[in-house]
Amino acid sequence: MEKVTLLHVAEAAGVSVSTASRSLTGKARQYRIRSETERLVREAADRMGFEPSHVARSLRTQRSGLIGIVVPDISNPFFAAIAREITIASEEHGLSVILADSRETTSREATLVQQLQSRQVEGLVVCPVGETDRHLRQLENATESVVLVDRVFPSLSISTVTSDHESGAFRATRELIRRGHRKIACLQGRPGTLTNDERIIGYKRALAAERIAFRTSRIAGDHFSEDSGYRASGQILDTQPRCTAMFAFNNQIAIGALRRFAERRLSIPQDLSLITFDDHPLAEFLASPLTVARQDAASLGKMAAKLLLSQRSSSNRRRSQTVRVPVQLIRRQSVGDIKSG
Amino acid sequence: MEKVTLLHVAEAAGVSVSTASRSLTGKARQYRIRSETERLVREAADRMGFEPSHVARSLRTQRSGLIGIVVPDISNPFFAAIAREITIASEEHGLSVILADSRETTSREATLVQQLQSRQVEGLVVCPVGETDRHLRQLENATESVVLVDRVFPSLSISTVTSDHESGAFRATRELIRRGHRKIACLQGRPGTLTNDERIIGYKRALAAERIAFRTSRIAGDHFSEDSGYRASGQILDTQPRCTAMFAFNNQIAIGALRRFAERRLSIPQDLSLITFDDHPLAEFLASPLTVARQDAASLGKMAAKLLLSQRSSSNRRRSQTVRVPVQLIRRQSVGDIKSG
DNA sequence: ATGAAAGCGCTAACAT
DNA sequence: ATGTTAGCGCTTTCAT
Repeated sequence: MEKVTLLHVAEAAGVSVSTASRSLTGKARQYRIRSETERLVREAADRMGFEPSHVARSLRTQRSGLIGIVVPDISNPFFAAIAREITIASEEHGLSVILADSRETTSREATLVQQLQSRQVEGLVVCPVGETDRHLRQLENATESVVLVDRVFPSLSISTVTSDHESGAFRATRELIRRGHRKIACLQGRPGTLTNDERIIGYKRALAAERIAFRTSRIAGDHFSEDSGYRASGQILDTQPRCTAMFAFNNQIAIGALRRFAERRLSIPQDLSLITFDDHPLAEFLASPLTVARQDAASLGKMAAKLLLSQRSSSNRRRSQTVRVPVQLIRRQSVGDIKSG
Repeated sequence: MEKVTLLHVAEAAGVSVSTASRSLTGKARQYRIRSETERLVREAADRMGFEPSHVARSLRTQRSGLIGIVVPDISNPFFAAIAREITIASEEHGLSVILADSRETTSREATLVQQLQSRQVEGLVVCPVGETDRHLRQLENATESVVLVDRVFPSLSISTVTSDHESGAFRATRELIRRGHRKIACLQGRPGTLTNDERIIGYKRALAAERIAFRTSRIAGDHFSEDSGYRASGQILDTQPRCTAMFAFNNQIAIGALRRFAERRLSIPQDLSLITFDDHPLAEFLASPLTVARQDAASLGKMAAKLLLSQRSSSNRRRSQTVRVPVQLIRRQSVGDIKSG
C-alpha cells in the first residue's frame, strides 16, 4: 500500500496539483474551479484513499493546527479534567490536541516541550512539575501562545492559571481547627512549588489566626505522589503521635495516607481526621467520605483554553495574564470533632 | 522572535547546511567532521536558540518518530494505565507519543485516526469505541503498524490485545452464585462491543452451569459510562426488586451504581451485593471495598507496545497477532452471602 | 478557470 | 572534511 499523494490524485483526475489542492481544501469557489472539475478531483481522491500529508501542509503553511498539553500525570483525575477541557475548547476551534505526560520529571518535561515546539504547535499548555523554571524561560518569547497551569511560576512573564491555594488551605485548616483540632499535620507535596508553598502559607495563617504554634516537625512529604503520602503519613504517625488530623496536599497523597491508615487499622474520623486538597469522583463513596478543598479543574482547563485561544488570535500575545480560580470547601465525613480540653 | 533555521546556524558558524545538519544530528563522526567545526556549529545553535523543525525533518525522512494512541476516555484509570505503558515502552525506543481522547464517540475516533495518520505516525494503538469497525478497516493495510486494544474487532486482520472477558465474567458470576445469589443483574456496557458481549456470554455460562435461568430483563444499560450505570441500576432496582446482586461491567458503571445506591440509602453488601469488572486505585478504600474482576491494564499496555514495536521493526507486519490477557478475581467485601432457601 | 513553479526546513546522495 | 543540490508533499503567488 504505497501512499497516495496529491500528485497521484491530480493525474488521475487529469488536472494539475494546484487545482487538485484547491478542490480538496474547499477553495474551489475562491479560485473559480468548475464544479465539474471539483467533483472529478474529489471522486479520484476518495477512490484512491487519498490522505493529505499534514506534515507537508504544516511545513508549507507554518501552521500545524496542533495544541500541545504537558501534564505531570495524566492518570490523576485532576490533570485529566484540565486536559479534557482544553481538548474540547481546542477542537471547537478546529485544532487538535497532542497530550504528553512528563511523569513528574522536569527533564522529561523539558524534552516534551521542545518536541512539541519543533512540531510547530500553535499553542502550548504546560502543567509544570514545578521544581524549576529554567527550561520554561525560553517560552517567554516563544512564537506560539503559551499558558502555564497549576504549579505555575509567577516570575515568568507567561500567562498562568492556578487555584487560590492559600485561601483553600486556609479554609481547610480552619475547618479542622473549628472542629477542635490543634495538632494538625501537613502531608505536603513538592516543596518549592507554588501550589505547595502557598498551601503551607494558608495553613500557617489559619494556625496563627487561632494562636496555635506552627511546628516544622508537623510537615512531612516531598512529592505530589501516593508514595510520598504513604511515607509522610507513616512518619507523622511515628513521630507526632498526638496529632489528631492530617491535611493531605493532593488526592494522590491522600491515597497514600489512606493506605497507611488501613495498614495500621486506623479509622477515619474516629482515630484521625483527614482533609484533602482536590476532590475525586470516588471521594464521597469512601469508607469515610473525604472532606476536601476542591479545586475546580474544569474551570482551570476552560480558563487556560480561553487564554490560549485568545492569545493566538488577537494581538495581546505579549500581555501575560494571571488567573486565580477559587477553591471550594466540601464537607463530608472524614473530619471529626475533638472535644476541647 | 523570528525562527532560527538550520541555514541561519550554518551561516553563523560559517559552514554549509549539510555540515550544520550533520554536526547537530550526531553524524559528525560518520562524516568525518572536524571536531572543531562540530563545536562551532553546536555553539552557534545554542547561542541562537535553534530548534530543529520536526515537521521538515519528518517530511524529508518520511519518519515522524511518533506513536499515536487513541482511547475512549483518558480519565478512566484503565485506559490511562494502558496509555502509560505504551508511552514508556515507546520512549525507550526513542519515539514520542501523541495521545488522543475519542470521548466514546466513533466519529471522533475516525477523525483522530485520520489525523494521526496524516501526521505520519509510525505506530497506532487504538482502543476503539467498539460500536463499529467501518472506519478501522483501512488500517488493515496501513503503512504504519497498528494494534487494537480492549474493545477489539477479531474480524479485522489487525493485531489485537484484550482481556479474557468471558472467563473473567464467568468467574465473577460464579463467585456471586457460590455466595448464594440466584437473581443476578448485569449492568452492561455498550452492546455489540466485544468486551460487553463476551462478558454477557461468561455470565450466561456461569448461570447455566448452576442451572439458573437466564432472564433478559436482568440486563440493563447501554454504555460504559457512569451515567449508564446510574440509569441501569435504577431500572433494575425498580423492575427487579428481588435481585440480590449486580454485576457492573466496568468501573464507570460501578460508580454510577454506587451513586444510585447511596441515593436510595442501600448499603453494600447488606442490602445488595456488587461485583465489578475493572479494579480502581480507590476500590479497596470504599465504604464497601469492591470485589472485582481485575483486568491487568499494565499487561495489556505492555503487550500492545510489544506487538507494535516488533511489527515496526521486523518484517512480520502482515502477520496479525491476537493476545488474550487473563483476568484476576479479587475478593473484597462488596459481595455478601445469601442464606439459601 | 487552470497551470507552473517557488519554497517551507530539513536530510542524504553525490560531488569535490 | 565539507559543499551543492534534489526533493519530501503540500500551498500559493504569479502567469496565462
